[in-house]
Amino acid sequence: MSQRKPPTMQDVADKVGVSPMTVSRALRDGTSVNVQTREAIHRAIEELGYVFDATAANLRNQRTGFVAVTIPSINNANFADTVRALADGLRPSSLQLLLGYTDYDLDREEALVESLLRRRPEAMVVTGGKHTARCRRLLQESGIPIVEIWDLPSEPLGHVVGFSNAAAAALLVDHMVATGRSRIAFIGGDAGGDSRGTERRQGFIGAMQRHGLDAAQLVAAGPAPISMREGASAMLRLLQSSPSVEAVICVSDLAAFGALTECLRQGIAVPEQVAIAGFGDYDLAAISVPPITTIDPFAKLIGAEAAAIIVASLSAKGPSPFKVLAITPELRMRHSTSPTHEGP
Amino acid sequence: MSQRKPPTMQDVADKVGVSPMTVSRALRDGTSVNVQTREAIHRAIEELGYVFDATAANLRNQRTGFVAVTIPSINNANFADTVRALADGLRPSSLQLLLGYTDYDLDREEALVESLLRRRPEAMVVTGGKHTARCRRLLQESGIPIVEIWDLPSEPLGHVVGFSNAAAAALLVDHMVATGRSRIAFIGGDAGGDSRGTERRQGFIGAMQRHGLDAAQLVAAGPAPISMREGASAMLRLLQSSPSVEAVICVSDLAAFGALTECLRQGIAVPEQVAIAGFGDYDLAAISVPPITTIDPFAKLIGAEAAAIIVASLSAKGPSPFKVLAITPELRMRHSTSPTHEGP
DNA sequence: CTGAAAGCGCTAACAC
DNA sequence: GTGTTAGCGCTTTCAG
Repeated sequence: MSQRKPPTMQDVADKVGVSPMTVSRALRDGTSVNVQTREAIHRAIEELGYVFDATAANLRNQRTGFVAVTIPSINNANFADTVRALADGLRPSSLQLLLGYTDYDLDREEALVESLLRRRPEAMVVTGGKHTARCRRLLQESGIPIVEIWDLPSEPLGHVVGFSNAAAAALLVDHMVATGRSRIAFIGGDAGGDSRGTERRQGFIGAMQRHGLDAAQLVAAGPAPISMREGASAMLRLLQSSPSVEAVICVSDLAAFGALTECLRQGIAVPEQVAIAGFGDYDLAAISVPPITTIDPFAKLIGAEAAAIIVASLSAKGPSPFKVLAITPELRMRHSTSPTHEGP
Repeated sequence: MSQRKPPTMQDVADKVGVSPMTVSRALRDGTSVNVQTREAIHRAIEELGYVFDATAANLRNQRTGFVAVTIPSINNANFADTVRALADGLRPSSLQLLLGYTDYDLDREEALVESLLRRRPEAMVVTGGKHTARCRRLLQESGIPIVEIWDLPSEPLGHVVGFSNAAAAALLVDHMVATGRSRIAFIGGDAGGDSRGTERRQGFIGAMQRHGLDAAQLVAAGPAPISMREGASAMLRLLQSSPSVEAVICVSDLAAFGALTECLRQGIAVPEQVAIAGFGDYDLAAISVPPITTIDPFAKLIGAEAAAIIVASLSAKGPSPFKVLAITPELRMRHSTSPTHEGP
């Protein structure tokens, strides 16, 4: 590990006996440099161990090649899918992700957005459509394309690629009702920073009322995000307080799987005694025994579409009109909510 | 979204009627600026919507505040834990993560490392101790502190925070033998970019031979990483080809859970007929029914220690000696490998 | 407590 | 095909 400062373009130029400008040209394609010179330059670069300094180039070009992204948590398969698709969609345009997580906290989001903006990203992707007032201002005044994802904000800041979490949750209620259940509970996080979870709960309540059912069975399992373990303990409490419950809709597949395991432990048959549904279409939901009914939010598609919007915005001359892309989540029916034939 | 270029320090200075230098001072603490002036500056900043340009400051300071990190996959709870702990440990020193994933591919790692180094990170964390020759050179010549994690490389590039994946896998073999099993299989990925998975398999083979057992039951479930589904189909093949198998050690908890579900589907009792163990101590392993025996690699600790080493290195005057921190993974015994009492 | 000058490493624009 | 000049936005250094 050499402690001396790294070689610059000038060092390379000196070694070859040309000007830094020629080195700069040799490093980019589509520029004309004598073949001999170009080779000599590349040889010098190898020998010196020169590494191009993107920081300096950025300052000069007023382009950083960064796209900043905020997600609530890195440890979430849904957001990981989105981020991955985003990164893959941006790579061909040599845009690099600058990722930060908010821990489901709007104040942390504000601080994070501020620190990310200092890096002069060329575009910004934020998860969710709810922000502090100052965060909204920061984003709006940044002058870069903003994409809000995983939500359908009533007052978008810019582009949107998302869906209505309330409508998606309602799909699950409809499905439970269609399969003959009426005593339906909801397991989710405490009301708080997780606006998607909150919306799903509200969607649950609305759909229950629409069906003329009691929407009071709301089990709060702790601050978002809800772990499998919290899903399990919420299920235990639910079984104790409302033994006659017929169906449970969970804010995520993780919570649903936890609830399922609790039923197994308690000797409750799923789906015969209690039906269970989750949200997110995690791998886990498809493979568990029984497999769990869920909602596919098309996490990868969200990332891919956000990337496409960004690439288009950045290559456009002027400011492009805001694009709102509403994804339609789909119900994945699985055995955990199969209809039971216990009627007369 | 304003398309005009963002205000600079000069703009703020002009508005207040001071020099940019005073604005610069007002933005950092520990510098003396007239209180009135400071307030006026902050007011001007608010009004103009000025955002500090870290890019320019970096160039001048020769400090970017970036720490680059490569992980094989973003969608992996173990690496997510490590990255999170790393980010948390670095934040107090205002170091920001620059994250990239390699997809378990050493060539992609090389390309990624190269592109990350152009951003002039102040330190670099790489997952794994195996790299292409050029990648090794790039890292070594970078002149910044390097930390290799999740592995115990024979020829470290710099600092190390990791463990022997072979030794950890051997713990599982020993445990299976201790609980009375001898026909033991291993489910993992194809040999390839995942050096940790490969090492675990080699650790399995070594330990089996040490116990005088047949180590030939190796099921390759596809390229790394192995999904739950691939774990399940590997288990199915194993049950068909070797119905007398007594125990299965899986390269990860995800594969182990997949294998477990396949046993449930096939009516094979776990642990009575087949014992199953995983690796990684995912939440899933603790909560599944039955809970799955696994190895806790202390993923968060790895991240936290790597962060500590980086912070120490960067605050040290000269180059600090390389630190090799060997983590000792622990066996988490659970019901999936409980001893069965079917002897005479 | 404040300002002027210089320069971090790179490249657009303009020579030649 | 190559070199020169100037400057991106900030901060170190040195004056005052």
